[in-house]
Amino acid sequence: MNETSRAVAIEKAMLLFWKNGYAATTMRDIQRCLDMRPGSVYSAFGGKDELYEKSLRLYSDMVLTNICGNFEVASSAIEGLIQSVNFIIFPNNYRPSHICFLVKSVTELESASPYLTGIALNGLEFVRVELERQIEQVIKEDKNAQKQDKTELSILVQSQIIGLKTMLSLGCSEAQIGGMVSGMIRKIVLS
Amino acid sequence: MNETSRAVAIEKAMLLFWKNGYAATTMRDIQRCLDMRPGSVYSAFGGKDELYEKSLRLYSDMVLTNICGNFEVASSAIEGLIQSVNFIIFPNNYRPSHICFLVKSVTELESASPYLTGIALNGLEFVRVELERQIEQVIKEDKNAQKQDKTELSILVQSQIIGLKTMLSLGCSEAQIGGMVSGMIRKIVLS
DNA sequence: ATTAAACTTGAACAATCGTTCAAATTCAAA
DNA sequence: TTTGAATTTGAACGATTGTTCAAGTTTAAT
Repeated sequence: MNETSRAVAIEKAMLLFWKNGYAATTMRDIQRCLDMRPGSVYSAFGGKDELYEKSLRLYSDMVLTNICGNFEVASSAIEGLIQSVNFIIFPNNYRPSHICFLVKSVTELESASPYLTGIALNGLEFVRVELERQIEQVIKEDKNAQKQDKTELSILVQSQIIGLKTMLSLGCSEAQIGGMVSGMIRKIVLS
Repeated sequence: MNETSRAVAIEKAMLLFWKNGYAATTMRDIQRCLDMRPGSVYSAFGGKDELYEKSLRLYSDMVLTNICGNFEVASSAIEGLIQSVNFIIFPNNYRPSHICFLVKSVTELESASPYLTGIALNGLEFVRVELERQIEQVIKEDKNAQKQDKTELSILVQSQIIGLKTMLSLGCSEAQIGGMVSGMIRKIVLS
């Protein structure tokens, strides 16, 4: 197993965990999905927990890379922030659930696995810090910006993102939610 | 098993499902928690799915009863709405997770059990409709109210509630989140 | 062609899963 | 006290869980 097929395999496992959750995904599901025999999976990735951890890290890296990249090329800070939020809510690649894999992991595992929960929390905190950085830029650029604490603003934005993504799973249409994003961000960050 | 001890048993099961999730809660966990033998559980409540369904319905009824009750006794509509939201975010009774049981159920089961997911979605829609009703009252009373569609406003409020509750599980302090509730509601509903 | 290291295979393991049901027990009416 | 129905019990079922490991296969250097 070379390096690229290894990366592909971890991504497949990640999508499976993301779709079904930790407990409902069996090692046999993984084996079938990766077309690998039990022993190979264990020798390549370790057990279920280790593979889940690798899945969490892959997902975290992907999200963070994308929202940092989008912000840099925007015409203004507020537009960059809105673009970042839109990317988080509507990632262009295939996704098995509207709900963020990190949030889903914390939700499922907070009482069962402090270790895996910690890794997911870590990824979410990195995202929040990046949002705070982008909000700071908006405040510097825009005279109309809120005078509220920027950490609080970043929490408000992140929680609204998590909430709206959840609403998509609750049956709201993508069009409806998409139409609300820009206004909602401006309402929170600008006065 | 009389009627009240039956209600107590369902509540115990609900708290266990809420804490551990559907897949990670075994019927043996339930049996130990209720101090009942396997056969008794099955004859009284049916199988795992039926018991989970009863748990969802109990939770839905409890939430809805409380937010309707709180609104009626408030001094104004906006205060009643804020009180309702505060109750959802900080219910006074014991709770095994900050994350709403209905949301947690949808998150875990949306790809595994359309039936149970549907029941959870139903409960959440009832809550949203009640929030919309309360927002409608605010708009009637308050001249400063937003002219935005009240269904959209209710989605925004509900998604913010879900988000803030999730943030509590992500490590934000109750004091910090609690301090943001009133401002956030006014920001959404009032101009 | 030989060899040793590296990888892959899949049958098998003990543990646990949701669920059943005949037997034991409890209960209430006569 | 007797009787028949209702409830409770817990051993047991087949299926499935995460994981292991001896045996088989592939790989690459000599």
